[in-house]
This record gives sequence, structure tokens and C-alpha cells, in this order.
Amino acid sequence: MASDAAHQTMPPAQQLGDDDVVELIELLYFAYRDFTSDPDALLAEFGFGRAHHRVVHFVGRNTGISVAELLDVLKITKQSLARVLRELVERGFVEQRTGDADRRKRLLHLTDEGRKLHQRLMAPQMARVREAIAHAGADSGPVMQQLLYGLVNAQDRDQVERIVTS
Amino acid sequence: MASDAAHQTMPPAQQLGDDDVVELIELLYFAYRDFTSDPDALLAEFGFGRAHHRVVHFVGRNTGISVAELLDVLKITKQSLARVLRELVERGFVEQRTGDADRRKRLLHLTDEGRKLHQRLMAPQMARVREAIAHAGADSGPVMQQLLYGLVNAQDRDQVERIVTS
DNA sequence: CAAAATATGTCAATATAGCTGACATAAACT
DNA sequence: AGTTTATGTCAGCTATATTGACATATTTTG
Repeated sequence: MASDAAHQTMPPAQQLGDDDVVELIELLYFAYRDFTSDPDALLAEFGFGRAHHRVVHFVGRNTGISVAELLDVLKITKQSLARVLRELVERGFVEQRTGDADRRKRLLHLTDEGRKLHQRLMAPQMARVREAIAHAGADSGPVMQQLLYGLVNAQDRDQVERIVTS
Repeated sequence: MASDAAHQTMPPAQQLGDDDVVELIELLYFAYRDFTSDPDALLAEFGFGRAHHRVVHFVGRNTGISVAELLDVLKITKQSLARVLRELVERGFVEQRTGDADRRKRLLHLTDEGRKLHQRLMAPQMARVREAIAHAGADSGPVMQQLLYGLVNAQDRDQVERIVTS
């Protein structure tokens, strides 16, 4: 991509050794493991799993999202989504409303209960991210943002940006 | 261009808004998803999964590790490890050597083939981490390290540090 | 030395979260 | 009217994890 042509704009500066990079790879594994542990514990109380979490989250963040759009964000099959979505609807966390303009569409919304669950799932992760940023220096937020974008597949960055910037 | 995807700049640090933190949470999800995609594809060629990856990785990084130690690092049950380990041994990627001092122990080593696989699994992740660091500024490596430590459960940080600093 | 603890392995049953393929229905578009 | 789109559903498969029970070899301890 054209973005990689800019290698000469930044001087190589301080080169990271292989050992440092491997340490970062392992840290990413442990960090992600713990990052997901709080929601996992809460979800278990409801008999839910990570799949439910992702649906609650992205429906919560994109009120009125269609099933197809949700599948595109989650990159899973509709058969995989079906079970999870049915459980969330049956238990009153998610609501399906027939589309107004296009009545084939089932637009997804969180119920009040769903919003409450969403908040409870996010709270510990927000605290954890804030703690990490405090740990790395108060100005490390934008660096974290850049780092994470850089880890995303280059060809997906634009889509991801559209998704995450509400 | 793609490299400009993240240029919706955040307020000059110190106080991150909730929206910024939520964005980081979502980015962490997408970043980790893509971070694991290259190894996943390679593993699939061998009929292996992430479980095999983790075993190859931690055995490769801790030559002579015992089964119990490996279980402690991975935090899975021995029954879960058994199948994966058996497959890796049968197909010649991992070797079990009876402990010298304690002959109950099975000390785990990578074979030459195992080391080759380990390198092939790490290569794309190392490239991705280096790219992310370049994307976030050449001096962002140490910040990334601090951020990731900060995401780990506080009570586990010492153990994680022991594991990742070879 | 006998007994207990440890390190590992194995069998069986279960859960979850994903997958592919095939087919069905309603609504919209051409 | 016929085709495409959006969604749902049935059936069967895989991978990865779990718990519980039990087996074996070896080391440690009383």
C-alpha cells in the first residue's frame, strides 16, 4: 500500500531487538486473556459466552443495525449468530424491529435490560484500559490508539475505523 | 491512505473521554483478531489450532519446561493439553524427555521441525508488531510494553513478567 | 520400609462456539 | 412474473475446552 512508501520519512531511530518483539507478542496474549476475563465472569452468571458479549456490544454501539451488517462486523456465519441472537431475544436483552423502509430487515436494538448488561460488561474493561494508560503515562492513550490500528490488517483499517468511531 | 485511518485525533490526553476508551476497547478486539489471523492460517495447513500454537510457542520459548509448568502458564486442564500434546509429539514437533533429577517429569523440547514451525508462526506476528510500532512512532515500543503490562491483572503481572522475559 | 504425595496419562461424558450445506419464506427489485 | 435480497432454520461436523474418576510410576516423608 501507499502508506508503506513513507519509510524514509521517519529515521530508523531505536531498533527493537527480536527479543523485545517476542516479549510484546507474549504480552499481547496475556493482556488480551486478562482483558476478556472480567466480562467472561459476568457472562457466565447469565449462562452467556463471548459470542453473546460481542452481539450485545455491537448492537449497543450501533442501535438499529441489521443482521447482515452485524454479520459483516463480526465476520461469523448467520448460523453461528442465529443461536446467540435467539437466546438474547428470548431472554429480553435484544429486540428485533422490522425495518421501516425495508420490511425484510430485522433491525436490532438493546432493551433496557440489554443496555444495563452492556454497561456492566464495559465497565471493567474501561477501568482496565484507563489503568493501563495511567500505567504507561497519561499521554499514552493516542499512542495506544495508533498501535492498535497498526496491528489491524492494513486493508481492513478503514472499515475498522468506521466501526469504532461512532 | 490507509495509514491515515486513525487520524481522528483524541483530546490532548490526560482526560480520555468515555468514547475514546470504548474506541480503544473495540480496537483491542479487532487488533487481536487480526493479530492471530496469520498463525491461524498457517496452523490450518497442518490441521492444527491455536492450542497447538500456544504449546509450540511456550515450549519453544522455555526449552525443557515440564507439563505442570506448561499447564500453569496456559491455565488449562491437563486433559485439554493431553490431546494437543499427543498430536504434536506423534507428528514430530515436540519431544518428551524423562527428567534427569526427577524421572516422573516429562520435559518438553521442540524438535528441529518444531523449531521451524515456531519460527514460521512467529514471523508474521513479529512483522505486524514492528509495523504497528512504526505506525505509532519508532519510540512507541516501550510504551506498548507498559500498556500491555497495565492490561494484565495486577496480581499476575509478576508471573507474566517472569514468563515473558526469557 | 510403608504410606503418602506428586507428576503424568487416560477414559468418558459434556458444553460452547464456531463451521458447511441445504432449504424455506417474505419482501423488494427489475 | 421472475429474480434477488434478507433472514431464518435444520442437520451434522469440528475444535477446544470442561469435570470427574481412575491408573501408573516415582519421589518424599513419617
